[in-house]
Amino acid sequence: MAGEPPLNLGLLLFIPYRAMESRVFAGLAEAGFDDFTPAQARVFQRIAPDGSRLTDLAEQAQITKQSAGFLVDQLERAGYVERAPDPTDARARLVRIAPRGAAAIPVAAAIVAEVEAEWEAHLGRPRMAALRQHLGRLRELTDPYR
Amino acid sequence: MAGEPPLNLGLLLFIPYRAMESRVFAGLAEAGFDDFTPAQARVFQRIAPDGSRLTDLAEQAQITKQSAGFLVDQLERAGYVERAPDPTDARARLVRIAPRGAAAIPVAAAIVAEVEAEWEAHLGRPRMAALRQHLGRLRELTDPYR
DNA sequence: CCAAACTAGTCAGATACTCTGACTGTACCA
DNA sequence: TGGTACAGTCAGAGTATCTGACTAGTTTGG
Repeated sequence: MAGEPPLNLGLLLFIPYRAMESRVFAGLAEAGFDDFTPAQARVFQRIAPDGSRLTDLAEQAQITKQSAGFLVDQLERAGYVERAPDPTDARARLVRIAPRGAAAIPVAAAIVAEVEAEWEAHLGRPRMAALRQHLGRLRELTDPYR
Repeated sequence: MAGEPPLNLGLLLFIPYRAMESRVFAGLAEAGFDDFTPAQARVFQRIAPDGSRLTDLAEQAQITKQSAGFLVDQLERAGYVERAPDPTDARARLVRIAPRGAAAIPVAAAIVAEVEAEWEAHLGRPRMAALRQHLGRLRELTDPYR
């Protein structure tokens, strides 16, 4: 009668996150984008439209700049990103999305939309909207990068 | 005027998850539980009260049983878990929480409660309850293990 | 205008994590 | 009782991550 024990909220967040990531990763692989890893994708998805500095990517992904550099090297070799000098600072280089990376984005977006549609069908539209809204507000507390 | 772009729901889930994990990890380290890693903790928190089989832990954490064995070995060496034969199946052994692991649990729970209280103060009680409820329902779709 | 302090990124080396494949031993089933 | 399935381990390899030390460009305070 007590129903489910109130599962740790962290785990409650993690489970659907993991489900989403797995679906997107599998779908991209199926579409031919199978030459990158989840760790690389976690950096890739944080690249700003007009390019990001390595240090910023590292900060946002909460890894060291060395790790970020390692992952960006691989993304670069696979053709997903390219590096260009930052015109405003000769020390820095901008990591930008390369053609192969740009091609992957709509594929990923479509899978995200599909998963979100399934979730919305299960929860109902208003609850899904509430979920998204509350998570967005939580970001004010938990995301130092915006 | 357009406000924030609607951030990828996966990332929206990941950001608070990561925040929660970091807080708990840091708090445990401060309390003297500094001899384990996040990867070990992700396995540890899935151990059932009466013990779990290695294969089940691996499945729930979505890693191979070899990886799970590797992490449990370390948790065992650090005194967080112990292994006992499974009386119902001589092939299997039950991974159980050892005294040091049991001591860490209330500390972790207190930090989780603290973070949840902060989140609730920010969102308001009804929204926090809705968030928890919707995430719980999402689990029906995204968690094969319950 | 220049020396000190700071910042962007890389190099080198170590450790942690995860995987695939092959194997042992036990359980279950027809 | 023989075959198949399952629990777990062993061995080896690749991936991801870190700390510390370094180079080079930028900013700042006198």
